[in-house]
Amino acid sequence: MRPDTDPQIRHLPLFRDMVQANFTELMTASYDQIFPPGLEMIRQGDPADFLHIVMEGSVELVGQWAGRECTMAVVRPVSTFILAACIRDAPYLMTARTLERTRIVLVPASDLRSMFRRDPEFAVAVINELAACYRSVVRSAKSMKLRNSRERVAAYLLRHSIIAGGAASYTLAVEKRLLASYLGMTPENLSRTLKSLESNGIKIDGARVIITDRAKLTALVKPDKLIDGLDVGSTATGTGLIT
Amino acid sequence: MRPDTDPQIRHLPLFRDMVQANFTELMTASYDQIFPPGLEMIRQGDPADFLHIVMEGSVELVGQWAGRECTMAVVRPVSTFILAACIRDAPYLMTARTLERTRIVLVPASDLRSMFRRDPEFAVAVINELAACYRSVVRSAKSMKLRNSRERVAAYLLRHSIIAGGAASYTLAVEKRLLASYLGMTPENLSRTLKSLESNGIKIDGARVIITDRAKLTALVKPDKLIDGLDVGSTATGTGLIT
DNA sequence: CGAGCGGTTGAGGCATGTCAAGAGTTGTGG
DNA sequence: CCACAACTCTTGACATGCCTCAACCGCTCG
Repeated sequence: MRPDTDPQIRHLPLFRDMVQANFTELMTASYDQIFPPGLEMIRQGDPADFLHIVMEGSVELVGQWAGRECTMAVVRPVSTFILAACIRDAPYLMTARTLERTRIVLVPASDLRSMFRRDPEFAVAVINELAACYRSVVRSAKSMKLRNSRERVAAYLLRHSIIAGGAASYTLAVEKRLLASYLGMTPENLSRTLKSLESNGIKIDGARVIITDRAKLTALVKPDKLIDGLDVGSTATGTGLIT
Repeated sequence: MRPDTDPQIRHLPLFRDMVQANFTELMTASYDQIFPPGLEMIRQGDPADFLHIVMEGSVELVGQWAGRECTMAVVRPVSTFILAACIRDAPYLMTARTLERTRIVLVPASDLRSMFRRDPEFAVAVINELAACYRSVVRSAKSMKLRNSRERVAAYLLRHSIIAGGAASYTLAVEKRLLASYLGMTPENLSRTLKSLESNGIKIDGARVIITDRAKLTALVKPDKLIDGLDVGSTATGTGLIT
């Protein structure tokens, strides 16, 4: 494990409050690995052997069925993913694939499970993390069922402008192809939708997003804390609604 | 609290392992209430004051946005719902509405939060419950994004035939109107889809479902543990993917 | 340089939603 | 006990959202 790795992990909400000796024990049992871009590091259905912590790079989580697949989330540093599978000692529900060269710390699931039985503060942190993850996915499910694709795209763009500090202009962090899959539509349809949104106060130039009329865009999106909000104190992690 | 209530709650995975005195304390602080049918007992956005445990009847959880709404889950006895909101002391993400006369035990969220800090076994149970809930919603999200409406309907019908003990014939537990909303489609579309599924080995007569060719139906559904499966040991609860 | 890939655009088709009407059922009040 | 209202479910006609297929552009990278 690199010397600079520990502190970054230690200050995550998930590990922040546990006893130092216990944290050290977990880290000692862990592995620090680097994966090349495009590598499938986890296949859905595999047994959950390790909690993954993204240190550098980014990871795509995809769901697969009947030869189809869709992006469920993108995880960025520093955050964890697939906590729930580790806890339940159950198969991963999603496939994980690096989007770029990515450094990951792997914490053995068995150590994790024994640890939250021994360290009450860690148990509470796990509870909070899981509750936050759960709520994020519920929000995501609401968005999918209550909004049409046009509204989802608009909501995504507005939300990320806010994340970018309310900037009137920012750059998309993911390929449009991937974004389309995440939003539950085809790349062609996303492309057309983006163009048509110019009449709703937002313009796209390549990967550049320019908000030309925030009020008009907001009127279309109708932002709602119960869909677009983030639980304070969550890693935003694991849920991966980071995309 | 009715004398027969305690044991039913006590044997839920969530409460099974905690210290008896602590369980009694939680129950003592709780309320036992009966609600008439069609009552909106929780409005989304309200502060999460109580963990709800359905003892009799059934409760619909719906998401709402911009005047639209859709059914996210139906909760049946004996199980809990809205655990995550209570834990995070955050607003409910869904509205809860009784489908019939329903008896509910209300556990104050504050007592819940202090309890899992004091009772390690309870903390572990909460962790397991939340992890199971989280996985259920992820499965649900995968189903929504990877399957079209026809496949979702077929999967639902096959799954519930299995839940009914592999019976070739069973009765729908919910109104078709509600089922349509749950599956993310309109009632009209569900009606047509059900009829068209006759060529795929399943026949519907009112609320009666008759599987005429299980192999053909299974071929369409392509059941997948990572979408249709249930985590063993979960209450199936809270997630409410019981619908 | 050329192959491969992401993105865009257009044409056309299927899936799904919308609107409207009517049958059957349930619940309620006179 | 009946009549009516309200509701679910179904069916048809129609509109539209979204996908599929295909072609093309531009960029990147071997």
